[in-house]
Amino acid sequence: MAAVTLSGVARHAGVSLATASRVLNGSSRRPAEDIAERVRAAALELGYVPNAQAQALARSSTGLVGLVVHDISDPYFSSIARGVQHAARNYRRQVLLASTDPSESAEHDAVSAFASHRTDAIILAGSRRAKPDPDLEQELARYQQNGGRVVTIGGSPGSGLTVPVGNADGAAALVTRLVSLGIRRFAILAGPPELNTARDRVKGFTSALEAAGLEPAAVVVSAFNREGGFDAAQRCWEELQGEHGVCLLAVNDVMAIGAIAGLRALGVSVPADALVTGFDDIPTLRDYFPSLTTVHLPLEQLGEEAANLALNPDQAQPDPIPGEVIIRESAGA
Amino acid sequence: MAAVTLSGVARHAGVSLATASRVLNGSSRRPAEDIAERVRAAALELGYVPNAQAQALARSSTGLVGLVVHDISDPYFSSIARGVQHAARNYRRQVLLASTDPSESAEHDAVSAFASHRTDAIILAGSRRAKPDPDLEQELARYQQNGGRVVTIGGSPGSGLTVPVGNADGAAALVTRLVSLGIRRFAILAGPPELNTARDRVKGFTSALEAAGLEPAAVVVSAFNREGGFDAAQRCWEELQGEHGVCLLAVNDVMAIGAIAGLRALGVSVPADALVTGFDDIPTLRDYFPSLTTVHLPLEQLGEEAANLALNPDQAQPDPIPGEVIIRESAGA
DNA sequence: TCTATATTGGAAAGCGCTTTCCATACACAT
DNA sequence: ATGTGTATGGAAAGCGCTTTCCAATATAGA
Repeated sequence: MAAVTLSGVARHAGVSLATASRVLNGSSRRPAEDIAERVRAAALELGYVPNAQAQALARSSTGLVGLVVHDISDPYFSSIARGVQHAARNYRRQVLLASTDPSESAEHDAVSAFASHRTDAIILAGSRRAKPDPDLEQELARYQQNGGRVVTIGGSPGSGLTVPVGNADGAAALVTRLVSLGIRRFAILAGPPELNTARDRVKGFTSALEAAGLEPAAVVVSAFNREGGFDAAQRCWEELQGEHGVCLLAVNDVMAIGAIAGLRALGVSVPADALVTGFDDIPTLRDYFPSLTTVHLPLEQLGEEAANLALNPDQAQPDPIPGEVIIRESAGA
Repeated sequence: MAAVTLSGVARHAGVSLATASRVLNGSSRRPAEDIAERVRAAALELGYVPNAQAQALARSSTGLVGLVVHDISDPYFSSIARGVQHAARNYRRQVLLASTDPSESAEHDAVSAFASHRTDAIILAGSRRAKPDPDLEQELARYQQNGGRVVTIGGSPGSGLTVPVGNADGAAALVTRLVSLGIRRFAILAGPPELNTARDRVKGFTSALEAAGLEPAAVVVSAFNREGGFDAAQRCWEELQGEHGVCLLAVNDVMAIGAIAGLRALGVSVPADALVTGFDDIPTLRDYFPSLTTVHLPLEQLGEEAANLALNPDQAQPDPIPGEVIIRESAGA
């Protein structure tokens, strides 16, 4: 990657390195216009491209923001990523992406790679776990100590910088609404309990059920993806011995889709034989049939808020982003 | 971002900078084990994190690979991104992501930002246009001249490094198969003609139709997304004055979904009144109803191949990745 | 024992920038 | 003519690392 350097440009323009730097890469001092013009012409002619690494080293700021997601191909995360990307552009920052899916240690690896690359901030999307990996925590603590900003999406408002998401409230609101529509029997398709997002939503479900004087007919734990929903729904159906009209509360849309598919594979149709709800209101699934009853979350906005929080020190921590209950055909409509 | 530096570690361990570097960050020379141990202990104790920027500057290689997509929230691109991410991890590379959606110049901006960050390679996913932006071309040319590798996904096998995708062949195979199933009337929901991917697929459709002695009943141009499909289907339906049993060939799955929604909004049901096909076989849409007749593309694999091509100089350019026709309910099943 | 040859740690020169500090030049007031 | 204050370009130090080159020591050969 040998390329035209600033000193090459300076020489070509017959000025010093310092002057060239001041002209091309912004500074409080602005050289005289005729000189500046000469430098710009030289840069253009030689095809100068500033070396961001060298700038980062000299300025000790990289203009990079790291984004950690579980699975970038999951529409939940990719929507968030879009928001982050969008906001980052406004700050003229580049996004370093890590999709940590398979391995347990990948999250830690990603954070330490980001620390190594001296990203100005790190955004953790929904990856915060209930029992935190101590290595990860230490890595993050050190990162913050060195001036890096860490923002989580969906953390509790107390724990450092976070874009709080009304997971519990949204889940509760959904149940309350369904109850008001006359539904009485519920089962919960819970994600892995160590995932905060999943846990908060389950908490919302159960507390609202309790408030309505109800108890979940079943709580099935499973993976946080389509296959998890598929399995969970089938196991749940078995556990309920084919009881009709039960509403399966999945902790996200992708699981809900899986659940509907799992039921269909058993010859159970939604919403005729069973009801299913999701959470997130993934755009790609808007046209799904039967249309999904869910809790709408402005995912892209979550990403944007996270990026704002990460990149703008003056940004106040936002109020919890509320979810909006959306009743569609898969339950209650 | 003041942090522990290598020279701090060296001092703490009582060795020179050179030795510390050799121990911690790999080199052809391996210092004696007792010394190495001392250095490692010092690094651990102080919490040393190597500065990737400084390393990049000294080594003139950043360990970064840039990925340019149109819209990271589009499942087509996010699946590819997942593949790229996955492969990059094997090479211990980090992925710099740019989602260029709205503005025209964003693609150019992204490439020049990547050039500035001295990414070792740039992967352009489906962004190659028929009438190339001369600025972009120049930027890419310069980048390559400086030793950067550029890989496109779905380019023609001639044009530089590319992971060729059998867009035309897949499209043709789909039509041929549908014809063999007895379908005779087709309309094409084409994407924007300047997009190579869209154009190649349309070409495949028309050539197969021609080979079967047929002509498209309509060709409707529109955006490459859900809304584009929605509009296109409605306009198409109008143009065909409600003719029944026509098969609408959308150039991708997301448009197909939009098309089905558009038709449904007109009270037209698929596959009873009209047929619709997609392209890509997006995983998130596998459970869609009616299930989508489409051409399966191993999207994640495309991303992986692209990353291999970008990061491994010995990697031979792969053969075109073929699409596999999948007949489901939305047409022909 | 003495020279020829590896082996090993360290000093120092960059990598491409930013930024502080200095020297010069110029404007103006005295 | 002298002094003061203010622009402005350039020299050079330094950001944190890698790597070449050197010197010193250890090993082998005769």
